[in-house]
Amino acid sequence: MSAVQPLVFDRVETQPAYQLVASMIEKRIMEGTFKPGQQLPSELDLAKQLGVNRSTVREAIRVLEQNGLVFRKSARRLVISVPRQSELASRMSRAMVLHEITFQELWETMLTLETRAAELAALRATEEDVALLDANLAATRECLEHEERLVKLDIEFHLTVARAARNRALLLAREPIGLLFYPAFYKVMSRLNAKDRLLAAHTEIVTGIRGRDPKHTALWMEKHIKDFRRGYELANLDINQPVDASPYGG
Amino acid sequence: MSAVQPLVFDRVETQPAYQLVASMIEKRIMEGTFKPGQQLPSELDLAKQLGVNRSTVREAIRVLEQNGLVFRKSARRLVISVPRQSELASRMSRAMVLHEITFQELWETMLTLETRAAELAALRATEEDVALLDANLAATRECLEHEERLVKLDIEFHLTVARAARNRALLLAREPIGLLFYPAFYKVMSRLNAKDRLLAAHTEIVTGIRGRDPKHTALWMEKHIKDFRRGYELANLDINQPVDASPYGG
DNA sequence: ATGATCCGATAGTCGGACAATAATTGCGGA
DNA sequence: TCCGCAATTATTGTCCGACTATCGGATCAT
Repeated sequence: MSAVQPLVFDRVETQPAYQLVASMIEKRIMEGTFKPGQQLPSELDLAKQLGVNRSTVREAIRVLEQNGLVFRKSARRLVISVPRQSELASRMSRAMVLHEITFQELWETMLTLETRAAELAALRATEEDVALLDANLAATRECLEHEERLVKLDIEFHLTVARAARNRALLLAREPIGLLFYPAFYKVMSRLNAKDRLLAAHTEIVTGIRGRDPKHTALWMEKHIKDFRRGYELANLDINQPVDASPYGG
Repeated sequence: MSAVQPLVFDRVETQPAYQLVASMIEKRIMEGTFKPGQQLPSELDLAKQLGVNRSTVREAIRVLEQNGLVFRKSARRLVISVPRQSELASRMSRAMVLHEITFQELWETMLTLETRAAELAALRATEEDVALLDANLAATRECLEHEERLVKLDIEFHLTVARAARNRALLLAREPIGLLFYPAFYKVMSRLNAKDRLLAAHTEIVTGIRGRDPKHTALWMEKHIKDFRRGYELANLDINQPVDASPYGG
């Protein structure tokens, strides 16, 4: 039996249609044919154009959605979008948790990135950046006794410094680590009194940035982050334990 | 009409079922109920258990798949998995391209991360790491005239150093930047002769690592990366231009 | 003009169906 | 008994058709 079909050399391309559809649309986006802000054709349109079933298109759209290439505006309108850094960051964070990355690893990386960010911020911060930092400092002074707000302000402070560095790659690399860092930070703040040291360090950092002194700024950021590590240990937390998944608990 | 249903305050929670299904499964994975390596129940099973249609389950699976929480082994077996760093990295790279991140930004970040990685590698490299680096050096010496292989070996070299740093957060942060960096690197290598300088720097780095000299190692890595930037400019490439999407072109 | 109402388009979901093929089972032969 | 191949089963990929809820826009009444 086995009908000897003389047609040789066929399929090597075994890829589900929904993946093909997803990559075709992705290609259009990367090429710029579909531009951010523009809205995606309807599922039925896409299905007809691509010659597949609507279900297939829907699966493809799920893929794009998760990739952040399309974005749902009002649940009924899917628009093309540039991947949102925050989504990527949280995914990255989750990966780190699942890989059971330790606080030590996280801390080392954070030290590296934050120090550089501070240095660059000193070189590039605009007056607006400095104003934001001043405002943050002022608010921090007000909230020294309000733990939760303090943590929030600290997060904001570091983000502001990082933004002032005018380096989006750095910002992007920093974010997932920050997401995991802050729960730890909260623990430290609640267990020991490091508030004055925090304020002092922040103040010096702003001074450095205002004075366009990268050395000073970097140095104080380094001190600040190292201080935090010491705090972590003093709070009887083990730096060699994996960071926990708190961002996902609630 | 408008039946006056006395039941007040209902749905604010409008989330498609496929998203709910996806998060339920995700939850099981993050909790550890579903463990990496274990295989996902069949679509039909899931549909029955969750009381939804198979199509809905399928869409949810696409979501998980893109999140890297399940992984397809042989196209017929979906197994739970820890998100693969490489997938995340390429997604991150794509985001950077779409955000039109410049070479300058990329370079600064790479300088930061690679320098720290080198420093840590000097502290932590095992004999095995050093052996790998030696092998790479030897291969590099052999391939000095073979551009493509040289680039490949350089990529390998830096990856090996980064791995020797024993910091997965750093590794994770480094990867997406590396992905975008290498095309640029290739351009530089093909336009000017920096091969000897490359070999010299690599050699010094390995020497530093072998000698457990973080200062030396970091210094040479810094030189090496700065050298590259100079090369980039010498090759008449504009550091303020966005990096291109070469990984996606072919 | 303003608000209420109607209507079409579209997303979300469902049930069922079928082909292709990977995975497993069972059989026969060594 | 064990191995290799064939038959069977399970599962994925894809399709069709259908229904509902609702969003957006147009129409209508005030």
